[in-house]
Amino acid sequence: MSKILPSVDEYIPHLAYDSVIFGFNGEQLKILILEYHNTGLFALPGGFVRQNENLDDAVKRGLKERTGLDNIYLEQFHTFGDLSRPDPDVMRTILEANDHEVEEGNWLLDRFISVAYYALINYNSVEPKPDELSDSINWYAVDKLPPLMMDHGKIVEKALETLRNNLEKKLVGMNLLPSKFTMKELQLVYEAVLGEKLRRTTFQRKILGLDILKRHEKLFTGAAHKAPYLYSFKNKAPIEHQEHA
Amino acid sequence: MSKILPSVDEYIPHLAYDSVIFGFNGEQLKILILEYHNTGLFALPGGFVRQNENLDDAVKRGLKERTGLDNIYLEQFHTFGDLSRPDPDVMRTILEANDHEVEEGNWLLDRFISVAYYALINYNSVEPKPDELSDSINWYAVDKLPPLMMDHGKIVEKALETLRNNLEKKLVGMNLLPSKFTMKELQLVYEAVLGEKLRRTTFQRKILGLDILKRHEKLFTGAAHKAPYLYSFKNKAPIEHQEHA
DNA sequence: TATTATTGTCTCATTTTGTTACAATAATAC
DNA sequence: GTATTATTGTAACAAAATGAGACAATAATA
Repeated sequence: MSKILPSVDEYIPHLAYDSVIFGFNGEQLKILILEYHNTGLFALPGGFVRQNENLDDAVKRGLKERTGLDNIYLEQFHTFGDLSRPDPDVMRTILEANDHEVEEGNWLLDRFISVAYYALINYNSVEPKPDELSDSINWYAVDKLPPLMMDHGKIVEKALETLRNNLEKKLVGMNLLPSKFTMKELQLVYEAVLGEKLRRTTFQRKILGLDILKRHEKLFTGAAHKAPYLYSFKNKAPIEHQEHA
Repeated sequence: MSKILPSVDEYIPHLAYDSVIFGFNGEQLKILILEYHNTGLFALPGGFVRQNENLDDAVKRGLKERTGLDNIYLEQFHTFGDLSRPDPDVMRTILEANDHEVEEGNWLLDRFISVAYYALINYNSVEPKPDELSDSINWYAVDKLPPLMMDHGKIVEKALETLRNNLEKKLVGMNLLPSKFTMKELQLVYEAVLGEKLRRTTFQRKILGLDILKRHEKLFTGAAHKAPYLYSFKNKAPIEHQEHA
């Protein structure tokens, strides 16, 4: 065995998490997808929960390892627990492609229940790092994802659905944009999440009416037109988790 | 040992579910709470997941055992995975009060991650049955719950919050009322869930505007006033789970 | 037959949202 | 400089949704 696999003693068996990490590149909504060595398999970044750590903390630990970011907006959205979801053959393929010998009965081949989270991060503040088993980790536009292994496609769907539902009440834009941004950029985030065009004047009036933005200096891009204002959220720093008080 | 405990071989270790079962008695929103023998401990009905059954099916099985109902509206809303949530002392108390000898290391004393669901049922169609470990199972108004053990109070809070958020889009009323009901009853459901009074005329206009109700004969209660119409949801039978196609 | 409580509906005021219009710019072309 | 171009910020009006009150139509009962 060439590399060290996670051991069953350290982790809770049958329990995993998967994360849908959203970023916005100025035009499109994107997701971080990793590809396993020599398998052509694409998957969501995920991991396991240590015996002595909170579920939420396990996910934060995984995100930190992959993105280097510490204070990430994170929201749990669903737990996937169907018998049909895990696929031991897929798992075996991944392990064997990494030169792990896999004995029958290895805990990684068992049934897994997965708790799914989505994260919102600032696209530009991150240089994603692959983990030991995976080749690469890259951004993919949500409408141009490669075929994902197991039920990861469904997980992404549900994440998008939840994100859409939370768009208004959770100030999603705050976490996908840099601290200063134009109204146009904010609108593009909304459009990318909702998957539909919005009317400029109505959007602007509505957002300004919420009284959550602070206006700053103008942004001179060098383009031949009126320079837009920059805004930031009044509500200070991007918030990691708007939790029940 | 006087009774048979669930065995670790049959179930997935460290994984449980809890259910918040809502009912509406015509006035108040209520929840089914069970009380364990000789302990004074109140808890949500919950259970474990068999090695070879879907997570959702485990919950349905538990609900069926407790309510006798088969086709229950069920929605998963959160997974609770903090280290601090399980309390081995509480679990031991419950088991010992039922004359179970509890050896150190029994799986039931381990850490548990719990997937929480809420269910909506027709209050009158049910005669709740206690399980083997519990004394009684009873309806409690959501604003008059006894103190619940462990983190079950938080679970109820989150369930209510989710129910409120889903009220509009999931046709909650459909599952909490009998098949025919008056406009007033429907309004009472909305008020109970939202925790606030609604304006009668506005409510009526809005609901009728949704074009989801079918009007039937009048209901003569014997009261000294105009008899209200009975309505039913056009959308036929109460739906078990409005799932992603 | 008058009284009472409640229901169904209408009307008008208020608020919110949709839509169009237009002035104010920051470049660039001349 | 001055006209041109693309975009932005905001105002103005129309349309739609919601809030609030009024009122006629009952099923009993007194």
